[in-house]
Amino acid sequence: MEEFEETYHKCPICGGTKLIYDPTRGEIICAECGYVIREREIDRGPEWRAFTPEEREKRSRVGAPITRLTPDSLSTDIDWRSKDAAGREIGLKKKIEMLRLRKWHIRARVQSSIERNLSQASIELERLGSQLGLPQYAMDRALEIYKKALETGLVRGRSIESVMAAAVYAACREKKIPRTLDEIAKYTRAGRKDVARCYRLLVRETQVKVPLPSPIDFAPRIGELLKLSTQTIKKAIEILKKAQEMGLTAGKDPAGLAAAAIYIAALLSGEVRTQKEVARAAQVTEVTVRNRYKELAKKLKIKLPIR
DNA sequence: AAGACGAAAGTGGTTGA
DNA sequence: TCAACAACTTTCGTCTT
Repeated sequence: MEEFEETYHKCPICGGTKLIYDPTRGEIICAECGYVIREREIDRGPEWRAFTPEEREKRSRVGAPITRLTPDSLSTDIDWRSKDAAGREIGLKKKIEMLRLRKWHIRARVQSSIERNLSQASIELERLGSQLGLPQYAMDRALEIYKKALETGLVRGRSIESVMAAAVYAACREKKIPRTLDEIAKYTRAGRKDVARCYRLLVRETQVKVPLPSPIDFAPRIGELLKLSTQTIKKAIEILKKAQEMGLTAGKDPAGLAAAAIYIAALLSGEVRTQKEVARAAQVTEVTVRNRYKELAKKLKIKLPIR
């Protein structure tokens, strides 16, 4: 486990020691050469500990209440004093959260079951978030969403796991953190189908507003996976913007569109990547990249360099 | 040998009766 | 709940580099 932490103190490409953590993408990037040292890929195992010290600290501030260490004592310790166990003042945000929780408790008189549920859910969230390399604020939001779901009675009859996965997905969408449903479902015992259903329910039944996924959000991630220059990525985004204006993006898989734009931009700037490479980075097939890029090139009248 | 291309059949999800 | 439908995937043969 620990060896990963050692590995990532230095950039394996240029040897630079200044590593930057980008919380929106959950990536560690070398400040000197831009190499993505650690990114979220689909086949990541449990070696999620390899984060920067800042991140570790941030993570640890999740704090005692929702840590796996104290699942059972959560119920009695978490609430309604504005101080934590050590007597320190806790954050305003958390305070508000707790007040809400408490209000609900009193009304519903089912304290223990709610709390048991939440504690279980928190453990699940911690696990999921870690494996997906999510930043803390996304996990906070996921928990809020989950609580909302709980208040609405959504969880009843469904597994905590699948609802939490749905909440995490919703939080990611809301915060524009590009994680696909597949990625999230991969780390959940509940099937993808279940998670998708819960997610839809969640959006309908609670007032969680989720912006539509835009291919533009996917482009930087794909570009970085392929180690493309920022100019190329910008070019891809330009293409996508134009495509959106012309209404070419409706109903299409945003990842596929982003992949196509990246592919075109790469060709145009001479940083050629094969369709296969692009497809793998975007988690779509070659065929989709092909179809999309043909379509984009034609409709936007982009002249491609002849090889 | 590897990449690009496109056709055809299969798959999962959405929509509307 | 079921069938139709569009988008995406899988697979495969062919052409190009």
